[in-house]
Amino acid sequence: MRLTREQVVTGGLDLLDEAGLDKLTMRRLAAALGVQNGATYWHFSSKQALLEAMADRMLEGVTAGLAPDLPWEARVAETAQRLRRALLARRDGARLFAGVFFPLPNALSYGETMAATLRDAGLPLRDAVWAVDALTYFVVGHAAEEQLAAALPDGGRSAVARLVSALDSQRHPALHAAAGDVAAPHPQEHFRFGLELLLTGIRARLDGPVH
Amino acid sequence: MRLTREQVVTGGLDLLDEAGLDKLTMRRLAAALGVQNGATYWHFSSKQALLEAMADRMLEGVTAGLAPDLPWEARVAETAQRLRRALLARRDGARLFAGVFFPLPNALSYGETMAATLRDAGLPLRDAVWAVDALTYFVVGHAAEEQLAAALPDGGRSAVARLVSALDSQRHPALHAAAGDVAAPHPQEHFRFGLELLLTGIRARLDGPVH
DNA sequence: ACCTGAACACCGTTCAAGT
DNA sequence: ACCTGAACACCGTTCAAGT
Repeated sequence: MRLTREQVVTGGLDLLDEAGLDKLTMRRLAAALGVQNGATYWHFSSKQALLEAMADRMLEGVTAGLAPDLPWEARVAETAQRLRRALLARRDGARLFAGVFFPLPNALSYGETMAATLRDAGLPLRDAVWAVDALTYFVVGHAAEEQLAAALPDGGRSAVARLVSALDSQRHPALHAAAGDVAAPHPQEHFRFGLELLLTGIRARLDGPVH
Repeated sequence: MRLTREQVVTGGLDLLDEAGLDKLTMRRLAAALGVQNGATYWHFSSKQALLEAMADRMLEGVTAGLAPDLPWEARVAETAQRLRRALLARRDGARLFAGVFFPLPNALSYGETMAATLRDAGLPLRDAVWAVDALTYFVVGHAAEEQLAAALPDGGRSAVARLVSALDSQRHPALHAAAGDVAAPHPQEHFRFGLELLLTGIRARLDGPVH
């Protein structure tokens, strides 16, 4: 059977999991698909175009079947969690997503869900989309750091040790004292904390008048 | 005169401004420095090591001379603005910074300033460092997107047009209606909005008891 | 329409040998 | 101590030619 666009995307994501983003090359991908170097270029005009398709595929279903009657906080939190899970589901998923520009179908559907939820909650439209941006930077940045740590030798344990030992208590008293939390072996709790910060900020805008 | 480590870093940052991160290669850098390919490898063990040194150099002075008697909101906002300006000061600065892991002197000094300010404001230490993480993801993510848009042909105008036209009002009513704000031709205002969201979230933790 | 074969113009990194 | 020269093992992309 001949190669399809979808098969190239699937092969790309499989190779991503196996090799990581840095070793995801068009040549390795061609080899994994059992075709010659140039073959993928008939389906995608460039590596960047393929990466974009891969990023969008990762987000497939992030907004599917979201309970419609939840309070806005729960809807936003759930959607953010889904984006997070989608990014974490594949090796270097967050870095892949961050390297891609927005207007992809599933990314738009994610943004639409978030923005509509906040608009319906009572936020001015401009504030709603801007809040979505802030939420998205947080989710992606957080996931990227989590995956970066996980990709290090030892799952980051030795790098964390280096970090802690670099924190001398003279120059960095606060960070030094917080070393156990800087290391963040609680990614999910760490994530909830930041998400809650943003949700609280949004809630304040809905309650009080804009100052 | 022989090459110094500092000269290699400076040359790297100059080349970054001229060529952008994707075209910043060790070979181009060597050429720009008037030296042979392998020469930079005597000063830096790898490209990654050089990129880290460049990232830290970018942050030089982010915490210098910060007024000590400001209220915590102003200190945090000022420090975030300084990180933002440092990243925006060089082409692809945010992307460069994002690709690097934390424990660099100036980055640590930034984190220490932020964390100490929030701790002194009354936040538990763990919350303080986690809030710094959230703030940093936001600043870096925001700056990265701003620079990505700026790097596109037309300064992003044509890409924004593509985005807007991809937003059909059936599938994406909220985003469609907000098209003028999605485009975000107001980066500084957009930045202040997200920063304020986080500061408000932090303020709520200081005022009310933790829920 | 879809792919092969082969090339073009690059990369990061290493390392003996020079000074 | 610091750099050159030259190589090794790769890249993304293009494109005539094949089927």
